Amino acid sequence: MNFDQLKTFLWVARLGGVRRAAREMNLSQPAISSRIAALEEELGIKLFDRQKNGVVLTKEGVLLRSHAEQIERSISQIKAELTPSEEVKGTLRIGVAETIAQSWLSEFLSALRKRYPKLVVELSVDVSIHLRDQLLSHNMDLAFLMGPLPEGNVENILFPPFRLGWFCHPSMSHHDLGNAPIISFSRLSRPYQELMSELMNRYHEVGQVFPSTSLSTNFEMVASGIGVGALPVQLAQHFVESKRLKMFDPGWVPEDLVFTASYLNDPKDHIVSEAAKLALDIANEYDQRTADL
Amino acid sequence: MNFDQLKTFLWVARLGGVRRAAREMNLSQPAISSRIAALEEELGIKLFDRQKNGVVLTKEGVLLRSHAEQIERSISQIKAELTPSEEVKGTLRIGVAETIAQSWLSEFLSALRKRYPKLVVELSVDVSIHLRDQLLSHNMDLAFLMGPLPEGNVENILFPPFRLGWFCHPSMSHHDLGNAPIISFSRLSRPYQELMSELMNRYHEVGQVFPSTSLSTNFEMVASGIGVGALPVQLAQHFVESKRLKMFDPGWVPEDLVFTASYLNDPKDHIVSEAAKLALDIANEYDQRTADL
DNA sequence: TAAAGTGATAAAAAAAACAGATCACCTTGC
DNA sequence: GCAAGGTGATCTGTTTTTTTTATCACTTTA
Repeated sequence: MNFDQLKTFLWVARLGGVRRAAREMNLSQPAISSRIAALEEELGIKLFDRQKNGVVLTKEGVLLRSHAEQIERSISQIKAELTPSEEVKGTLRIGVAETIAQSWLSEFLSALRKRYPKLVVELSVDVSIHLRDQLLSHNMDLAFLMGPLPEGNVENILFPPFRLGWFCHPSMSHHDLGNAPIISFSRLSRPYQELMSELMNRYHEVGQVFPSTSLSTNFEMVASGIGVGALPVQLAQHFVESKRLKMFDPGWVPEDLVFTASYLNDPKDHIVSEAAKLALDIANEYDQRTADL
Repeated sequence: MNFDQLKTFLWVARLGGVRRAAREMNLSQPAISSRIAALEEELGIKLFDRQKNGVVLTKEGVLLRSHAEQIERSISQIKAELTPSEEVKGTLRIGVAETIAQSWLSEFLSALRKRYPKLVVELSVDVSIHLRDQLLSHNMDLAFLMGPLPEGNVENILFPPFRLGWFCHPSMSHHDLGNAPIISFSRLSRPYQELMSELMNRYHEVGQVFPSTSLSTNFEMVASGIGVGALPVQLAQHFVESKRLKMFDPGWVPEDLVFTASYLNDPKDHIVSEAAKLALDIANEYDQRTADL
């Protein structure tokens, strides 16, 4: 019996299939089969019932699962306690929503690199819905997205919220504002949904709305006078300072944007939760610094 | 990190040396070195300080030791809970004192074989002092010897005691008894020591004493009229029945012989303590059956 | 009924682990 | 003082283990 076998056993149990575990662990399916077979051989019992559509734990398998998870926790704790952070190796796959990417992400990455110099970071910037999918399908270890995710096996750490404000080109008159198209977040995002329903409630019609998946494009479009938009005030700051945007108040702004650090809390490494905590520190710092905007 | 590495780490820590651990684990010294090196490499810390005369744990090593022992216990528990006893494989090295060998050993072995059919048993019969050495040097897993062993890391389970009685050839007269040589246990045994000191106390001299390491030889010598001897009454039973021995009472008999099942309680398998428990059952049964002799 | 899913299996290839020989160093015994 | 026996580290070739590739037999889904 070795740790690879137990880890494999746990993944097969969790995902309910040999091939699924193989994909998760980046191994071939026969490798997984063989590890499970060796484990069953050594213990002299069947751990899984093979069914047409995957496998399910036998009652002995259920018993083993709790022990194996205990051992997995022990090992994870050993690494957390004993490995000095400068020596932590491996890859951390982080997904980031664009608002985060444009606010404190770079600070976070350098803090992370400072603490874990040997850690390889795989970064992807995408809309929250895609980040969620990637996270739940185990293709991502940690995501900074509009949360929290309600799934039971997901740990959510709330960041300080981003306030939204309406912005337009500095030369726009009050009359212009009423007729201007609205530049918005992606159709997939929560603020877009909220915006649409609010407009329907208030005016029983919506004018032109241009959704875009790219936050920076939104800023550029608003700054070039194409339309108006509800954007995070912290990020608008330097546009306002350079007189490329001005803020206005139509009497209503969408809700604050709430972002979370979200990660699966089933197996995985201690490093993920540590990175999330670090991100919270950085985000709090950023929030303090920009609190008076 | 794998279990072999942790197990190796524990043995090196326990024995305080790479070569010692290699002997214990039946592996070459480079194999041990390489496992430790891999573990230190993975964790990014030194686990041992290499000294002129072996190795000692660093403070990180001490930390790892407790975790590793926890994991070792978990694995041992898994095997105990999950492996059906008919499937238990491996080798159990048992050492037995001769008195046990001639009383209930065969019953024990068949009961053991019935419960663990695939278990290989390595048996050696020797005097208790040698059994103790073998046990403490990890060359034996379980010993039935004159105990208990006072060492802190030894578990002792007491068997019902063997009563001793004086036996001689049936034709011997009272006068013969006084002058007859005394057939005794091995010089290395506790009863021999006791016998000698008692004789000195009572008669301020000792006659001829023939110690022998072989209990059955003792019986044969007494039965052939060479001398008299204090022997376990249970074992003398069928000699008495066949009129080859008779019991007599000189007014004093040595203390009961107390045997124990003794085993190291540091690492090793759950199977050892199970076998010891089984032996106790068998010994109790034997004691009941021979209680009225 | 074709396409994509499931796990098992055999043979070949890749990777890991191992033993043997040797080195440098230290302690012990004569 | 010096040989004998102890310590761990390291290099090299071999053995053993593990993994992949290519299948098969079967089931579910479209």
